[in-house]
Amino acid sequence: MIDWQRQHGRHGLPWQGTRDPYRVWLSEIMLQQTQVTTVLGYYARFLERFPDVARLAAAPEDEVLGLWSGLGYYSRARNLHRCACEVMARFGGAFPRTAAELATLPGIGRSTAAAIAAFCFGERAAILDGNVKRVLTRAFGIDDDLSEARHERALWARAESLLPEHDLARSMPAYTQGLMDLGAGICTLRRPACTVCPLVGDCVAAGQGAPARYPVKTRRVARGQITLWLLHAQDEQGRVWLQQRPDKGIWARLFCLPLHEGREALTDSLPPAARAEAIEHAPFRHVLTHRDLDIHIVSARLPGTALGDDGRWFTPHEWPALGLPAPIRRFLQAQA
DNA sequence: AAGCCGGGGAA
DNA sequence: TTCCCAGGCTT
Repeated sequence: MIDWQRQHGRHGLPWQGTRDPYRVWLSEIMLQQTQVTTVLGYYARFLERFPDVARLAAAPEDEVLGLWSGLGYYSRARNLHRCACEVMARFGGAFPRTAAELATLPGIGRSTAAAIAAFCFGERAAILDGNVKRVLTRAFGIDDDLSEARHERALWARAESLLPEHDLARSMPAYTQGLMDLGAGICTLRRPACTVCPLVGDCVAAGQGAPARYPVKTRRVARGQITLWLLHAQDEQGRVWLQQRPDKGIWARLFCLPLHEGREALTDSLPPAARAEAIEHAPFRHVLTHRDLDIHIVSARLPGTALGDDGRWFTPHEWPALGLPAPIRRFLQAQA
């Protein structure tokens, strides 16, 4: 695995070629449930604005959410900021150097802690992400249902048992990166490239000629659907009213158009004059992993007085910097 | 142990 | 359409 990574693995990604835990940590958080190509642009913008953990900790959370806007799973951004603050307060601005200590920080779980510790400090710690689960279940022909916790635990134990034992400062980064590269580029979900895989001779799944059988996961969550009614209020100066979402639930603490239960609730919130001239846009669907959002937006012209106490009017110059859900940002951009 | 959390790429 | 991606937190 190590030799293969050095010869055939990825080496040019922006978060490689450094052992700066800040840069590695930032990449690991962004890459949670998010593909490399999606992360690249965000990572560059983020690093430019926040070159080190002190600058990130000193920033207001709203600005962090603004730069995260569109990347999804916004609890990552809130935890990222909290984590930066804790690194400053608890560790004097230097990330702790063990996986166990890293895992005490918000947003850093077992796998992410191991990745940072392995890449930056050569610690003998195992990652177990989607890529690694696929590689290991195929290589060893493990067809246990990974939606059962005991099987997941067993896979962790397997991952631990495979770690390099020598020259850890050099071997752990290459080994860990090799697992990721293999899963991302060779041992892919569909149509894995077994002919060029360094493990093919030892791979149970390849021997069976059915690598796509693995991993086995039975638990599936039925996707729900909800309908959202959003008020696109503009004042005479072309400002738009945005308010912050509550602390819990979807889009927590992001800025959003005022949300209503239905068309009636929305129009009832308008003064009669604005109600008559309101424009209802064609609804559009925003698809998340576990939910379809059918989004209805009503535009209305209102006087520039406050619509509530948890938001305010934002100029077209101001709102692009806010943390906004992707479909709301797209809508506002389309209006401009 | 189970549910929840966004968005996008790929097939 | 469907699946899942360098997962973690809350209940």
